[in-house]
Amino acid sequence: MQKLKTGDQNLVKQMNKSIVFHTIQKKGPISRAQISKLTGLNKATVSTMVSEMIDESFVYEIEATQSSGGRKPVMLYFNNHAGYSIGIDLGVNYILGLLTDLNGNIIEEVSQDLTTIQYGDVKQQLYAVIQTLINKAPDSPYGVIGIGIGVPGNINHEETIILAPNLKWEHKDLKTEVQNEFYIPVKIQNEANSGAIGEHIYGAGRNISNLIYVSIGIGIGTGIIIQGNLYTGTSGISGEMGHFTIDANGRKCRCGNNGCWELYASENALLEHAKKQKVLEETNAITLKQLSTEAQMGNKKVLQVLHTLGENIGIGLTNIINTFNPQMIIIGNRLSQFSSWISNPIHNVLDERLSYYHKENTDINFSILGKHSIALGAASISISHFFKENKLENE
Amino acid sequence: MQKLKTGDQNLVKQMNKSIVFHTIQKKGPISRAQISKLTGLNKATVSTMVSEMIDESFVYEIEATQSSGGRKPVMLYFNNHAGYSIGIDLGVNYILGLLTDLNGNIIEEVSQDLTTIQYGDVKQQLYAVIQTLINKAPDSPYGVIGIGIGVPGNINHEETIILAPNLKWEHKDLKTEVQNEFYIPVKIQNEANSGAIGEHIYGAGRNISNLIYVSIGIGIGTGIIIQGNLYTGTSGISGEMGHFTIDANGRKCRCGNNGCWELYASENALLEHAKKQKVLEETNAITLKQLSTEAQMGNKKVLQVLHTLGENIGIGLTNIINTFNPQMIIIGNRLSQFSSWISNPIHNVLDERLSYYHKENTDINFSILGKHSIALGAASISISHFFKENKLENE
DNA sequence: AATCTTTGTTTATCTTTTAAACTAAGTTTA
DNA sequence: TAAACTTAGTTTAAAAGATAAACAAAGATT
Repeated sequence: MQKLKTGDQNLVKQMNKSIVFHTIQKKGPISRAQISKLTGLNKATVSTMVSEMIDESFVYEIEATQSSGGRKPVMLYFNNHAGYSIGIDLGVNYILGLLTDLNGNIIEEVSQDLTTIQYGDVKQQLYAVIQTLINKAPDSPYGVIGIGIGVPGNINHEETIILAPNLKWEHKDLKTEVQNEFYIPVKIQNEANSGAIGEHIYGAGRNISNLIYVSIGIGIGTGIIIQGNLYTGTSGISGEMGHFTIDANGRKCRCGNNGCWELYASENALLEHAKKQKVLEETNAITLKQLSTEAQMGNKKVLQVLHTLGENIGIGLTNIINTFNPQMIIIGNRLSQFSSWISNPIHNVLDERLSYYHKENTDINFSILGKHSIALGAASISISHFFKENKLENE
Repeated sequence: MQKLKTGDQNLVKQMNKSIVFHTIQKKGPISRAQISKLTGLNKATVSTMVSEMIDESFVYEIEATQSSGGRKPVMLYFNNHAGYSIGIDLGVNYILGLLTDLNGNIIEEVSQDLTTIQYGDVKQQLYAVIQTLINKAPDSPYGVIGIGIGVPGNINHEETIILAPNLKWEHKDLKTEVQNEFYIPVKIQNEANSGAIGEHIYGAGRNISNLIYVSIGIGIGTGIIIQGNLYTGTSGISGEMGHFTIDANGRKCRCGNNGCWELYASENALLEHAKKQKVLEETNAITLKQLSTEAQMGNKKVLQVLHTLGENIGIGLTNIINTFNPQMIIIGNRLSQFSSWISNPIHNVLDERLSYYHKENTDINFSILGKHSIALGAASISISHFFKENKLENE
């Protein structure tokens, strides 16, 4: 039996304070009276919580300009400049860093190419990016409240990098190292999971409690949001859906399995297929950029290759929908730029393969945060951690 | 923003009472003092809760026979005979009904063949089974506290049967009908989900918070337990993993998809394959029972067919593990009887296809409740509902 | 000017948890 | 065998927090 958390007055207060806080954050500007009506909490309770949060700089008030037939309400605002968060998208050949306010608005953006994947070198570049962002953070009551990092690899529950195949890293405790460098709380999460959270909090999946984020880049990673929470599995490595078999007799994947989905529906798959089909004159080095340009110009062979890609993506999405019955699927990362050409084949495959109920009830969307989804997700993990520490959010 | 539940004294009390109750249920016989030490709740708090539960007949006390150097403790016992639950496994050609105590111990078992799938007729037989079980229930403070029914079909969140393909039922509100007949709370759940809960509460998956139950019968259904709770998806129809594609170019399934897992790894698949391979003299009507007998006698062809079945099951399990990173997978329903012949091929496939971390950390088990898992799961859903109503369990 | 409305605070009450004191009932020690 | 020690469980007083009701503040309406 797991040790269950007992209840006391403290817990009650934290729950209610968190409710009042989120109401102000999401519905503000709003008056104390409105919060009381909306949440069912007593006016006195709301007043107590609010004055605490004003003392803590999380909330400020501005008198309303007009009344509705009685005393003018005092409007409450979430102070999204009480502190700032840093979100890092650590890619295989780039680092993208964002400084955001507590609402996830981007204040500064720093981007660098990575010329090496050597751990020590990457770490130094990472430190430089973080230091730049810290220097740009405006003065605020809480300063830089955390650093979130999205990494393309498997992260366990202790936030150690177990394996990042494309970076060739194994067992790196980056969290502790960065923390010791800057003395700011660090959160590390898998790239697809970060993207999922980014889209869930700020993007296409706001207010959607069951969603699957499908990151289609060099490979395919997925982030699972269930009942509003990230699901990371027993040891932190769920969501390896890029490696489910869609062709039991297909060719060997580097993961050990055969006929993995990402062999048919990823950036690598697209480029290989394009090369094989000789879609361009010089077949030696095709890039995504070239394919995008050619597609826009109506290159038939390129369109055909993209069509096939879309169909293959659709096959995998069918599996995801049958498994999770999610409210929404969000396709992100680099291949989402081809949305206008792959959307139709995806939907055709789904129409053909899904049962009636699933067809009706699943939204297929493309990322709306684009290249920022991972870094924003990472930043938001840190913000959420900060709020929990300050008892404004529950576990 | 979803309306969040506010906290008050009532909530705190319910949380703590539930903790004390579960401690007695799982660790009993146990004294008040021990509960206090174990849970961290004050002795006075524990005493208050306990005397309430004694008044409510959920707990009784017996003085201990010996002390440990001081006043003798009074030992507290969960009164598993405070009421009884009914669990029904409504199959395609049978009804299995169980009467259990509040600990899931089977008190009575009733089993009937179904000769028709006509809704009205099945309902009458179901009523007869339930009435028999009600009549056999011993006298108790709460009587029969609920009826749980596991059905082979899609159930939505309102517990309406949306579609039960093998029974050819659509949109049946069986819950309300049974409730109006017996005036006892009724809970309806999908067959695989019931099985998952059964194994999670009473079977191979006790104390395992992330597990996938794979019901391999005529088709394949799955039940998903995540963070200790059943996950049923946005509209209640998650877990259709029998219909994920393992061969994109495979043959058409009745669900509309191509190359579904259950076309290769279910009872139907096994029987067809056996027929094709002519494993028996008379090829016309092979049964599971015959295959079992022949396998025991060492029939090479049968063993080969079972070997292939195991491999195909393994392919699907690889997908499940890559997706969920569960702590345990439990294989149940009729095909689990072949465990001794399919276990090795399953493990071989997993060893070959899974990455190192998943191999190390995922337990593959066969159902230990056997033919009772669905009915026991259904009974336990009702028990859990009853406890929630009585504030002994949290939502 | 009097009355009505709406907002927000103050006050007294209620519930529940907790620490500390206390009673109960045993064992160990001198 | 009596005194000291242990352990179990109850009683009591205090503290925290939510709430309803009364109240004060500040506007609109009649």
